[in-house]
Amino acid sequence: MSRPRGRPAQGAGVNRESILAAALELLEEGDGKGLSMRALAARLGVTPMSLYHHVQDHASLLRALSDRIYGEVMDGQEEGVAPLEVIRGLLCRYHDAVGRHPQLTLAIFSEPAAFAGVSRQITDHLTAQLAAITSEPVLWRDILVDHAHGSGLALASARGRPGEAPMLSERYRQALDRLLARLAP
Amino acid sequence: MSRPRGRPAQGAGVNRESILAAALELLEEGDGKGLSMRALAARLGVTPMSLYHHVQDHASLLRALSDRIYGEVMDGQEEGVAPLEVIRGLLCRYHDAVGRHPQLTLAIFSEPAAFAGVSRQITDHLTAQLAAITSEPVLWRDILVDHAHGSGLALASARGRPGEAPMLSERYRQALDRLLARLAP
DNA sequence: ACCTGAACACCGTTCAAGT
DNA sequence: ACCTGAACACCGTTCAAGT
Repeated sequence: MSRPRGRPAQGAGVNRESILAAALELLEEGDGKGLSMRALAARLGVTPMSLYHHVQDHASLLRALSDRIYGEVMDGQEEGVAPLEVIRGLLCRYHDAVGRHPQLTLAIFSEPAAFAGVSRQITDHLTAQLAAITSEPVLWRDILVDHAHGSGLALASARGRPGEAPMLSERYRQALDRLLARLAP
Repeated sequence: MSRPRGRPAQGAGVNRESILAAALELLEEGDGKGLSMRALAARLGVTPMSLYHHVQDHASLLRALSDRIYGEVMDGQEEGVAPLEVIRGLLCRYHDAVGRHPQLTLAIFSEPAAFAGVSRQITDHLTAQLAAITSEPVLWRDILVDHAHGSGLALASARGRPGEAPMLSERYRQALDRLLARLAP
C-alpha cells in the first residue's frame, strides 16, 4: 500500500511547465478557489511538497502565471500601425486575456506584486502611444487601463452565467470605441 | 483551566453588530487575508462556532458588510440637483467607499453574489440620470461603473504603499471630470 | 536533484452536548 | 437562545529522510 519514501524509480516527471499548465486549469475551472498547492499536487499525482522543488511558493506560482498570460499581450504586435490602432489592439488583447482567465486576474489583484512586472511594460507602451494623440497621455492611460480592469472584472463575475461573456466582450469593444473617439476628436 | 461547556453565566454579549464591526476591522487592517471565522471569533473572545448563531456563514458575512458599506452610497443624496451633479456625486461617493474599504471590494469581486444587491440599486439610479444627458445611457453607465471599479482596485493595490491613496482619489476625480465632459459636449 | 511522510499552524463548518 | 468542545475535511509550508 504505502509507496517507498524516496524518489520513485521512474521519474514521475513533474516539471515547471506541467505545474503551470495544471495550475491554470485548476484556477479557471472552478470558482477561483480550486487552485491550492495540495489540489495541484493531487492532480499531478505527486506529493504537495514535491511542487516546492519547482516553484518557490503559492504567490510566486501566481506571479509566473501572470507573466505567461499577460506577457502574450505585448507579443504579436504589428509593425507600422497608427498609434490609435496600436492602442486599440493592445487594449483588446489585454481585455481578451482577462476574459480567458478571469480568475487569474482576480487572484492577481489580491497579490499585487504578481502583477507589477508585465503590467508596467503594457502601461508604458500605452502611454508612449497615447502621447501621439492627446496632450494628457497619463490621464487617459489610467482611464483606459482602469476601464479595462473594471470591465474584465465584470467578465469574471459573469462566470457561472454562461453565454454572457462573449456579449460583454462585444460591449467592451463598443465602449472602447466611444472612449477613443472622445479622446482625440 | 477548561471553561464549562455550555453558555457562560454572564452573557459574553456577541451580537450581529459587534461581529460586523470586528469583521470589517480584521478585513482592512491586514492584507485582506486577516478575516477568518476563527480569527474573528478570537478577537471577540468567543469560540468560532458561536458566530454561526448570528451569521449564516463566511459568504453571508461578506454580503452583510457589502450591504452596509455600499448602502451608504445611495444614502445622503441631495434633492433638486442636476443629473450631471447626481452622477458625479454618486460615483465619487462610490469611489470613496472603495477607497475606504479596498479589501472588502476585492473580497466581494471573488464572491459576486455578495455584490448583486446594492450594486443593482446604484447602477439603476445611474442609468436613469444618464438618460437625461446622453442617448446611450447604458453604454456610458457601464463605462463609468467599470472605470470606477478599475480605479478602485488600483486603490486597493496601492495599499502597502501608504500616502499614495489620496493622490489616486484626486486622480479619479480628474478622470471622472474628463469622462463626463466628453460624455455630453 | 528530486520525491517522500510527518509535522505545525492554520482554515470553514457540522454536530451533539451543555445552560 | 446561545455558547461549548470535539471532529472532519481542508489549507501552506518546513524539515529531515530517503534514492
